[in-house]
Amino acid sequence: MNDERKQEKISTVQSVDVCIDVLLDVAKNPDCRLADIARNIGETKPRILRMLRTMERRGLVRKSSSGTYRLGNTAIVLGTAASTQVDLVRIANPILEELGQKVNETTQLRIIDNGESLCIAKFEPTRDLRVHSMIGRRRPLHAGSYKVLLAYLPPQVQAQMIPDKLERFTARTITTRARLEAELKRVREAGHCVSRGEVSDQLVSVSVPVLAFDGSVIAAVNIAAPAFRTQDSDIQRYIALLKNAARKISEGLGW
Amino acid sequence: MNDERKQEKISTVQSVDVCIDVLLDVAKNPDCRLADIARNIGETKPRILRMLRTMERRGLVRKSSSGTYRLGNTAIVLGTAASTQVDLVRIANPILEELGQKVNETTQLRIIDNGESLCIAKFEPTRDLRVHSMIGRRRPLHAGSYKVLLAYLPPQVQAQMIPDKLERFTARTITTRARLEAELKRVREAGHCVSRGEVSDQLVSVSVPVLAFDGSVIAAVNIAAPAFRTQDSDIQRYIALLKNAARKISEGLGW
DNA sequence: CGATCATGTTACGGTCATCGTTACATTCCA
DNA sequence: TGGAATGTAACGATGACCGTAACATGATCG
Repeated sequence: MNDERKQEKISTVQSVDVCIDVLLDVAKNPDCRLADIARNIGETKPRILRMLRTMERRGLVRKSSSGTYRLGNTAIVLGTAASTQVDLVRIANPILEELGQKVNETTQLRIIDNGESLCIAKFEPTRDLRVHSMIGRRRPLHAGSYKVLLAYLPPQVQAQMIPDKLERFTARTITTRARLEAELKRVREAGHCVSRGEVSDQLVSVSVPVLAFDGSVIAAVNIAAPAFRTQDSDIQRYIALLKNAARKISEGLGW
Repeated sequence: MNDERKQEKISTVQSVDVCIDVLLDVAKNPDCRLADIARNIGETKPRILRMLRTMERRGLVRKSSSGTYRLGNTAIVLGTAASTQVDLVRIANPILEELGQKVNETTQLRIIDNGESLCIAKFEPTRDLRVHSMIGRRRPLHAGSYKVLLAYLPPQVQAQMIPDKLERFTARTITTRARLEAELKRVREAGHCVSRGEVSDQLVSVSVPVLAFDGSVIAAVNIAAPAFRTQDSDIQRYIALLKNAARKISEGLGW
């Protein structure tokens, strides 16, 4: 039935796989109904019903009286435990906060996940106008300063990570492979990446790589700010602060 | 084989159930090994291996190079999404923080889950000596101020929620049913509960119920502080502030 | 106000995914 | 160096799980 869920050689558990699909779908679409979920992931309703019931019993999801589903308390508990168990996040959090307080702008930690950049930690300052950020939000790798994540990859890996069609977000988005590769080369040499309105017109974002012991990139720290209050001098300052933060994270990880 | 996992009537998915067991076990025991997990939940190693591999592929767990398992990035993403989807937690968080800032002590939100009290939200002040708190931590219902959660239950539900043997933690722990029921009556009449060293000798904890639209108790807010700096006058102040916070949470939930 | 659709749910029998067994390779201690 | 633990692979038997079909309920139409 589900034809495209190829498992190659190593054996896994199909039901668990579908169950994760369900969980992620509920996470993405709060207050979704059984039929929506079944449609979204292409399974039958009885199957999804059984899964939801199993998860509801364990508090992973909650069913409202109107029949819609949300994540439940157990998911909160799991997530909290996870933030203390994932070294990268545990180490980065206080550093992101300190950095964000200092510049009074939003800071993020992003990794490559499934060909996209994924936000796994963040800090937002308490000022009225600030860049909104959300853990779990995904962005393409070719646009914005997160492209530092690409810049240090081995050439062939990098090549296969870049899709043929580069989606355009603004007039400044890089949409050809050639220009992207040239930009990546520049980023690699500079050790940082500045994006001015590549993803969203009024936003500036500055990223710096977090290096593993072997020099490979495991994450990117970045500062995101509204363009109107971000001068070139600010950007220079941000770069220096980001490099410092990235170094601290690397050290915190024991390297 | 697993004889005691009775499903009554409604049908669920056994593999998913075991998978949740695995997840919770990894959450509780970071850096556990395959054999530990299999032993803890009483399943065979190959089965657990298949589950872990499935979850690892999806980022729910991570396997370290030394072969130990931890929760992974996807768990963080799920948990973050859950905190925004569970109304109670979303509403309570800023209120807990405001309250905690004001009294400069630790605040918590607890619910009844599986016959225990479960912390699902918290705030800790930034002072050197403070009560430590952790989301996901469970405590028995009979000791400490969390017993407000019991106080408003229908008598027969309350009765079956109280175990026959009440574990003793300190000299002040209530360990007989009769005394506990008398105390619960008093709590119900007062509308709050103060625990002085019932769970831990040097701690004072004050709890107040969060009421649903129908007057039933859905959670408890509490302030926990070291006994030496908590005078009777502080406690009176805490009670008033907690009642205010509890009311705000109830209202925030739309009641 | 029926008709039509979409929903959630139950029942059930067939089948294939899943499971445990067995076996093996590796690592870790003693 | 051996014995015990580990993680992993292969495989065949079986029963858990799946999909189909059918139904109840409630919307949303005309």
